[in-house]
Amino acid sequence: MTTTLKNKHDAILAAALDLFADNGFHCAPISQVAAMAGVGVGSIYRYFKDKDELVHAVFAKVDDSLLQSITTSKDPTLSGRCEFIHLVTALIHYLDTHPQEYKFFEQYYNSPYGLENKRAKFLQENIADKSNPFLNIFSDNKNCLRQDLTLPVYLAMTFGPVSFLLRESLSGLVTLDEAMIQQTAEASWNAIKA
Amino acid sequence: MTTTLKNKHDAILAAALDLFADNGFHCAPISQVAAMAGVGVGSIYRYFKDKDELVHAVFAKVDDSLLQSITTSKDPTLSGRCEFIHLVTALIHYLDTHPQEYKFFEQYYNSPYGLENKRAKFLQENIADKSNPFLNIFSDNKNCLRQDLTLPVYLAMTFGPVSFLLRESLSGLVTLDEAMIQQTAEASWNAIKA
DNA sequence: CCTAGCGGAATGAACGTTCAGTCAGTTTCT
DNA sequence: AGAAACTGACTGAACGTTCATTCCGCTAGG
Repeated sequence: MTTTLKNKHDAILAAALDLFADNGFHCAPISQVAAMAGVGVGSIYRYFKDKDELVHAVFAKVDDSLLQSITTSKDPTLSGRCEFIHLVTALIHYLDTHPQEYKFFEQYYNSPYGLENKRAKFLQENIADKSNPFLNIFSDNKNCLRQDLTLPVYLAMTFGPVSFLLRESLSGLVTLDEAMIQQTAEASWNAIKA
Repeated sequence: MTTTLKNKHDAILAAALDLFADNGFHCAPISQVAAMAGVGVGSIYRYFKDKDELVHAVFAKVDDSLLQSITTSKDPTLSGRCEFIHLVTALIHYLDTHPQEYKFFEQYYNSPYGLENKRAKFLQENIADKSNPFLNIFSDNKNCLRQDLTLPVYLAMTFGPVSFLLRESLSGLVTLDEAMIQQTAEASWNAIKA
């Protein structure tokens, strides 16, 4: 029934997230996803046309929950600097405490799967739509930021260090504590502030 | 002859680099590598025990040429800030003009293949050996740098933005020009300077 | 009893790897 | 010197495995 159907659908997505994140797309056979989801192999093809569609569905779900988690923690009374640091630390916290999601993102964006989405996000970013809170900060605080830098540099100085640190953390090479996260966010701000 | 042998060896490495970079490890079959190298499939197994060994051999070669290209361009008379910016711009230039090498690095480090090497590099970094010129800058300019930041944060603020920008450049979302590269290097320095 | 949802064996394509045969070059024999 | 035997790098068809996808028999709810 609908409830059963929904549950299987979600079970498949959850299992796929775990296995894709841990093993990569090509080392996570559908049979394994089915086994972990407690579902027959054939059932996966009832819910998803093929493996590609499953991958994109997992991305859509994970992307959605990340965006929600980041945007809900926003506080509009803060200064630009505080808002920025708050947002960066929230992002790092979310991804560091959701390693499966982060590992999936890395896999996805570094594969042909993610290219179209990446392009779409970037175009979104250029028109500064409301779905990316960082872009609002950049445009709301133009006077606090170095004017000679272009948007790609803002993005590089913001997301580059985040991505780098999270990778090291996931590899077990670094343990992220409150201080290190705070320092990274501050350093990012120092990199782009006027 | 020896020359023939050397040439086939190199031809296989070159073909493997191209195909691994463009298609990823699992979408670059040995048969295709052999075809592009102008070599029989079986010959690859004369030079490399298996596909894994081939992957690691490609990495060793690429890693070596990157390190050489970066270190030879070093100028010890410069100030810490200039030296840092010089090194960062050299790194970006090399990787942006060697997209196959960069794409291979990304693939390699984001896969089980790269984990051990990554760990090894990181441990090397902690003992500040001479093979990584960035570490020398960090240790030679302690007084110019923010003392509250730890090494992982230095590394994140240095390599994170580089990695981010190169990815955008390779995706065709950004065209890196001299100004943008310079600005990124400067911003990285501003992030970590005292 | 029927039907929609389900499971997992079956299928075929693609892959990494192997191995028996080929052949150019070298050595040995007459 | 010429022929015969040998050597080993080289090849690609063949093998076994793994995977995504299909398909048909089964089950449970109505």
